[in-house]
Amino acid sequence: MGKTYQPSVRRLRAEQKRAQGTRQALLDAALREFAEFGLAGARVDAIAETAGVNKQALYYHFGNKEELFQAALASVYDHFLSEQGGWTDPDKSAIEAMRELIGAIFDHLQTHGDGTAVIADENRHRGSHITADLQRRMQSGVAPMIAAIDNVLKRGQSQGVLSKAADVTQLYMTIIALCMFYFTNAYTMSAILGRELLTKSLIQQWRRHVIDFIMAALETRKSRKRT
Amino acid sequence: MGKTYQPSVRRLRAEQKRAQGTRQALLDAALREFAEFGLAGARVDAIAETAGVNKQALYYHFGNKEELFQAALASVYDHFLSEQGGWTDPDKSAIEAMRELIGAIFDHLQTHGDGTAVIADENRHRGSHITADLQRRMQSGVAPMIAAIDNVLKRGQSQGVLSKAADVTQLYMTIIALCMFYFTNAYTMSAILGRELLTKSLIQQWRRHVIDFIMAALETRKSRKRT
Amino acid sequence: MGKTYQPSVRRLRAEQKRAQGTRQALLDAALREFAEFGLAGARVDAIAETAGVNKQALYYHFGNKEELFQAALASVYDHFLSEQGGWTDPDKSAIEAMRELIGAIFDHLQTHGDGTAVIADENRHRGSHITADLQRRMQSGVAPMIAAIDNVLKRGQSQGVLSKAADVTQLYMTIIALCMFYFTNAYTMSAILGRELLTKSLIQQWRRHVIDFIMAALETRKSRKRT
Amino acid sequence: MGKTYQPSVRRLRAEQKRAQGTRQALLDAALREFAEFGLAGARVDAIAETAGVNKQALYYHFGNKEELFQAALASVYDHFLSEQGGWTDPDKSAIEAMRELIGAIFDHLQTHGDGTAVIADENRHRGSHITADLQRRMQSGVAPMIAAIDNVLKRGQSQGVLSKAADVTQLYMTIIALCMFYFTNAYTMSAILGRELLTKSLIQQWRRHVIDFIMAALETRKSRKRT
DNA sequence: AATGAATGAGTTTTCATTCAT
DNA sequence: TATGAATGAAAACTCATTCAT
Repeated sequence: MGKTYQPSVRRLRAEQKRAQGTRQALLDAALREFAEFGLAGARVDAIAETAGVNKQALYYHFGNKEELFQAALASVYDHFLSEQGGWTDPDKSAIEAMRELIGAIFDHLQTHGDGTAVIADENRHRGSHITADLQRRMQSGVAPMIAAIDNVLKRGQSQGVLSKAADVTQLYMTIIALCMFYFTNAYTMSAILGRELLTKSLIQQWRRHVIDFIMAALETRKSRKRT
Repeated sequence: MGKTYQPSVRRLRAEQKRAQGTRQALLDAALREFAEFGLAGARVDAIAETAGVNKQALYYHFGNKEELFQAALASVYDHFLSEQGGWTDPDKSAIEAMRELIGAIFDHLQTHGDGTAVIADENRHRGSHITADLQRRMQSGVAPMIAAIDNVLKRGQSQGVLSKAADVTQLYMTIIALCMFYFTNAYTMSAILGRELLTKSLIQQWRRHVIDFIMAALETRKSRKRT
Repeated sequence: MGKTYQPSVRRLRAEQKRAQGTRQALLDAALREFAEFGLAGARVDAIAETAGVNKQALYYHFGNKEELFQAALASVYDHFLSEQGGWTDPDKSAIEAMRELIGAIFDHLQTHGDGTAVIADENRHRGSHITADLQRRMQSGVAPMIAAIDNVLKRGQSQGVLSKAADVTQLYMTIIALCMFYFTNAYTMSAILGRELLTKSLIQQWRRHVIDFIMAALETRKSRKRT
Repeated sequence: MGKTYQPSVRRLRAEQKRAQGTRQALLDAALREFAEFGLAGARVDAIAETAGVNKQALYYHFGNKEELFQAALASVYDHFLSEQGGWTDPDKSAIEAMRELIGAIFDHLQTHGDGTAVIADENRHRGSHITADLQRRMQSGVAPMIAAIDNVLKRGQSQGVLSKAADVTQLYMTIIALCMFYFTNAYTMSAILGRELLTKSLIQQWRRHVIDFIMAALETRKSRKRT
C-alpha cells in the first residue's frame, strides 16, 4: 500500500464541504432517476451526469447502485421530517385542524412525487432494502406527522366532535392512501375516466374530496349540528 | 392466381389452439414477471422460461418486451371484466349491497396483486404504453364495476340512505385507493408501523376498516337510525 | 415414411406451372434484395414477402439462402444472354457498330443495376459461390457479347480503322469497367464531386464520354481522317 | 464552483495515447472486417478481437457498428490523402508524368483493396453514411490526387501533347474506374475468362493496358510523332 | 477525490431454418 | 406444396463496476 495521500487540515475541510455538495447532488439526481425509472430502470451514468459529477464519485460516496437507492429512499423520509413544523396548529378547532392537517399531507405528497414513486418501487422489492437503521429513519421521519394526527384526533374525540371509533394508525394510512393514490395512479385513471386528471383544478377537486370524505367519516353528529 | 391452398379447418383449429396456449402462457408469465420486477427489471428470458416456451416465441407473438408489457397490462383489465358477475346483487339493501361491493373489489385486488403492481409500473411510465385501443379495453374492463357502484349508489340515494353528495367517480377512486394502498404499500408501512401488515388477520382488519370507513362517510343519518 | 401424397397428373401440371411462378417470383425478389443488402444483409423473410410466397416455399425451391443467392447470381448472366439480339448490326460501319455496341452494353448495365450489385457482392465473397455449373452459365451468358465485340473489332482492324493493338478481352473488360463504374460508385463519386451523378443528363454525358473515350483509344489515324 | 480538479498534463497525454491506440486498432480491424464482409456481414465481436480490445471499447469509442463503419470509411480517404506526396513529379514530361500518375493510382488502389471494398459497400447503401463532415473528409482526401491529374493534364494540353477535349473530372473517374475494376471484379471476371486474373503477371499486364489505353485516348498526333 | 478508459457478464433482439399439420 | 408456429444459435448492444493515473 505504501504511503497514502496526506492532505492538510484546511484542504480537508474544503474537500468535505465539496463532498457534501457532491453527495447531495448525487442524492437529488438519484431520487429523480429512481422515481422515474425504478431501481432496475435507473441508469448509473444518468444519475452521475444529472448530478454533474464523475461516475466514480458515485461509487466513492455510495458504494453501488443499490446502496444509493437505499440512501435516496432514506432521504424521502427525511423530507417528511423536515416539514414537521407545518403540521400542528393548536389554535384551530379540532375539526379545522384536522382538515388542515390532511391538506398539508396532501400538499407534501404532491410536491414530493419523486418520493412516493421511490417508495412504490421499494414496495415492489418487498421492502428488501429496509435495514434496521433505515427503518429507524423512516419511523422518525413520519413520527411527527402521526403524532400530529394523533393529537388532533384525541382532541376532537375528547371534545366529542370526532368519532371515538377512529384509530390513529388506520386514519394515518387512510389519509396517505387517498392522497398518494391520485398521484401514483393518475395516468391509468385518466385513461379509464377519459379525462386528464393532472390538471390544477382537478387536483384541487380531489384534495377537497379527500378532506371532505375523511371528515364525513370522522365527524360525529354533534359536530355536524355546529357547522 | 386461381385457387390458393386451403388449409383444412381442423388444422387451423389445432394450430390456433396451440398458439393460443403459447400466447396465454406467455401472458401469464409476463404478468408475474412484470409485477415482480417492473418493465425494466423483468427478464425476457425468465418470462419465456416460466411460460415454458422458446424465447423467440415471445418475439413471434408479441414483437418485443414493451409490447408484451402492453399486452400484459391489457390483460389486467380483462381480468376485471371477467369478474363482473360477482358485483351485483339486487336482492340486498343498498347499504348491504354497497358493503359487499366494496368487499368484492377488495378481494379482487388482493387476489390480483400482480395486476395492481403492473398498473403501478405503467403509471411510473406516465401511461406511455396506453394506446387508444388499450384505453378502450381498460374502460370496458372497469365499466361493469363502475356501473355496479353507480347502481347501488343511486339506489341508496333515492332511498335516502346514502348521501346525495357522493359522486360515482370519486367514490370509485376512493374505493380503489383504499383497497390498493394496503397491498402496494404494505412493506414500507409495515416498517413504519413496526408490524407485519400482510397477515391474514391484519388484512381482514383493514378490509373491515375500508368498508366501515367508506360507509361512515356515505351513510345518511336516516340509515344510521335503522342500523 | 409410409404412403406419401399422390396427386393426379393434371393436378401435377398445374402445380408445376404455379411452382414456376413461385420460383420466378422468388428469384426476382431475391435479386432485388441481394442487390440492395448483399448476401449477408438480405433477409429471407423479406424475400419471401416480396415474392408473395411463404418462407417455406423458398426453402422448398432453393434449399437455403446461399443457394438462392447462387441462383440469383446465375440469373444475372441469363439476362445478358437474353439480350444478345441487340448486339450486332452488320450493316453499320465497324466504328459505328462499335459505338452502338458500347452504348448497348452501357444501357444493359444501367437497366440491370441489381445484377451488377449482386456481382459486386459475389466478388466480395471471392467468387466462393461460383460452381463449375454456374461458371458455364456465366460464360455462355456473356459469350454473345464478347463475340459481338470480337466481330466488330476484327472487322475494324481488317479495314484499318481500329487499332491492331487492341485485344478483345481487354477491350471487353474496359467497356464493362467504364460502364459499371458509374453506377456502382455513383454515391461516393457524387459526394466527392459535389454533384448528384445519377441524373438523366449526367448519365447520358458519361455514356457519351465512355463511347468517345474508348473510340479515341481504338481508332487509327486513318479512321480519323474520314470522320 | 471554484477550482475544479485539474488532471496533470502527463496523465492526459498517456491516457490519450492509449485511447488513440485503441481507436486506431479498432479502425484498422474494422476496415479489414468491413472490407471482407460488408457492413451487414461484419461481426462486431470479430473486429474487437482482431483489434485486441474489449468489445465494449468499440462502443465506447464509436457508439455502434454503423458509426464505426462510417469512421472506417472516412479513414479510407485519409489514406488517399496521406499518399499525396507520391503524385507529382514536375521534372518529367507531361506524358511521362501522366503515365506515372496513373500507375501510382493503380498501385495505391491495389495496395488499399480494403478501402475500395468498403467504398463499394457504402455505394450499395446508396451513400447513406455520408454526412456533411464525412463528405468534406472525402473531398480533401482525393483533392491532391485530382489536383495532380489536373496539373499534368493542363501542362500537356498547353504543350499540345494531350487532347484539349479531355476533362479532369471525367479523366479522374476513368482512371479510377479502370484501376478499381480489375480488383473489385476479379473473381467473376476470372470465371468468365477462365483464367485466374489475380496473378502478379496478369495484374501487371492490366496495369500496362490501363496506362496505354488511357494515353492512347489522351495523346494528340503531335505527341505521337515524338515518341 | 477526480477522471477517461476499460471490462465482463448479461440482455434484448435477430435470423436462418425446421416442424407439424 | 402451403402455412403458422417453433427453435437454437448468434448477433448487437447495455450496464454496473473497476482500473490506472
